[in-house]
Amino acid sequence: MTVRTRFAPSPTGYLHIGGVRTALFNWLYARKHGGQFILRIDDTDQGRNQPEALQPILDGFRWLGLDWDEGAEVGGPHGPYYQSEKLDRYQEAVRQLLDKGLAYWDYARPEETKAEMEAAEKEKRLKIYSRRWMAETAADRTRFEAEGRTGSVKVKMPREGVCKFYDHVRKDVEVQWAGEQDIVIQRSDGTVTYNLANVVDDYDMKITHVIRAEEHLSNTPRQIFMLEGLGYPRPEYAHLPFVAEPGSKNKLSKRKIPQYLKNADFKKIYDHAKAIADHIGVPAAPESFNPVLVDFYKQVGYFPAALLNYLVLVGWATADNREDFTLAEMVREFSLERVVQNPASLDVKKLFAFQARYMQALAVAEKVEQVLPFLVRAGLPADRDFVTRVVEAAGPRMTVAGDILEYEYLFVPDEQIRFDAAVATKHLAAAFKGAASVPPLAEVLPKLRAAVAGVEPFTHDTLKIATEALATAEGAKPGPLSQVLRVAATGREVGFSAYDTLAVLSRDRCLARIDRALQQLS
RNA sequence: GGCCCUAUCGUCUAGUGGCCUAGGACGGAGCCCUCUCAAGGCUCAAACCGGGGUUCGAGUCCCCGUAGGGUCACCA
Repeated sequence: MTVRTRFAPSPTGYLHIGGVRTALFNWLYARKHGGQFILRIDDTDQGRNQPEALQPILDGFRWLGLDWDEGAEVGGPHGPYYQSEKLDRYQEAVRQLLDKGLAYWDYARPEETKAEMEAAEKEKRLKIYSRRWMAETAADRTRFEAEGRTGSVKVKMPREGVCKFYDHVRKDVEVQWAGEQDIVIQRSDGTVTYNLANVVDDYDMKITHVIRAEEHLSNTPRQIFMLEGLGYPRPEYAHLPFVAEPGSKNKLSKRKIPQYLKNADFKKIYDHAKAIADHIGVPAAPESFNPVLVDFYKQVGYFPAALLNYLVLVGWATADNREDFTLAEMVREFSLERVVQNPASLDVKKLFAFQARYMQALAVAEKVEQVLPFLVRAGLPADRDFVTRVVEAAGPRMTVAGDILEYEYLFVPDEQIRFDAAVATKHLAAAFKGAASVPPLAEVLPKLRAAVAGVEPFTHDTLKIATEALATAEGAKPGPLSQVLRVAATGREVGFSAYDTLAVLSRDRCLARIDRALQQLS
């Protein structure tokens, strides 16, 4: 029997990073066993779902390279893959359950159910429905309806015995049937609820392995009850520990996003990305642009491989505790048996470290390809040769592709560079530290210009030699002196080597920029 | 509150009774390198939740606490 796994997102508009972790494990398991991965859309709750809310989720999966064999947009032999299109099918299943006496029409009003539950709560009893408004016969139904009540269908859970099942992560699980509530499977408006639809879909789509987050562990007995009632085979289960909030064990939630931003590490990663987003005009509202959402990483130039590599280690590890995996290696190594049992909190700094490794592993030409679109989006000239020189000089300084925008000052027209004489003077003072006196900037900068102007070729090494020669002649330190050059040519005091900076800029642009600084001094 | 789950450095984890003086990674600290910023090299700090058992021996098995979490919807 071929392995078939699935991931079933609700179209909420955002692809949640915890969901991706779950999807990844499903995908990995299917790929490892030569099976199929299905992407089904859980849109039973019509009110909450909007069609355009699906696209970002699909885009996210495509970006990550988690392809699906059947499901949304690609179709397949076991469709439809949208729950909203299967109402008749679900209602048929509800009828079957009703016919077998495993479900019943219930006429409790919401406030009556609520009152029962509250009473149970107060008396510290099990919260189990009394079945007081259960209609056992057609006559009961007519009578309740005459009272103006509308019926829903509830599943009639056993009130004794135990439900046993094996879980690849939890191992043997046993729960008392008596603790299981009669849940609604068909609402009074005729639509069905998640648990029913889920069971029917898993059967229709021939899902063999249900791999999902641990919060669904408690749904499992009632689903088993339904599927057995319907005569479906039982799939295998694996309940993954959930992905927790940064620095806590609470389940990660999109709603608490503003709160997560108070976490220092989270904030740091957010701020770094936001600077890039601002450059390229991506709206950076915390509700839509946030480290718990996949799109956040996509927007600023993280790599899918890095994200996936980080994610596979959230709740899973090999015996040798190895960390670097390509997707193919993950497929080879993955096993449900090595999924850990305890929740893991999201560590975005560690993710960042993975991204740094992946970026550093790229050849210059590959980095250039990654980086080009960001320059274009920022409205900067994206000349491949020039970008190559910048990327080469930047060395290991870039982590995400959007980091190229750190070097915006190399791409903008010379007139846009704002020279800061005070900062230049600071470095000048450092250059002459220990000397009898510090000559004025207006005197040193022309000398620096002259030293650098005729250098041939105009490269890191020759520029360095020229600067050092001048430093020796003037009794100054060459290092800080090069900083003066940097400030004059870029308006900034940080970046890769000052000599490389000048060389990348080329002679003409350097001299033009220094001349502008000189003008400002006089 | 009932039911269920979990418990090793700040974080992710390795560990399946002796190889543990508890290992790795991220993060942190220090030093080196150095024109700034990174990167790199070296070094350091940092954990078995508590209590009882079982055993010659327990991070590892059992029990009880404690803590955290999940779930108890006409959400998914």
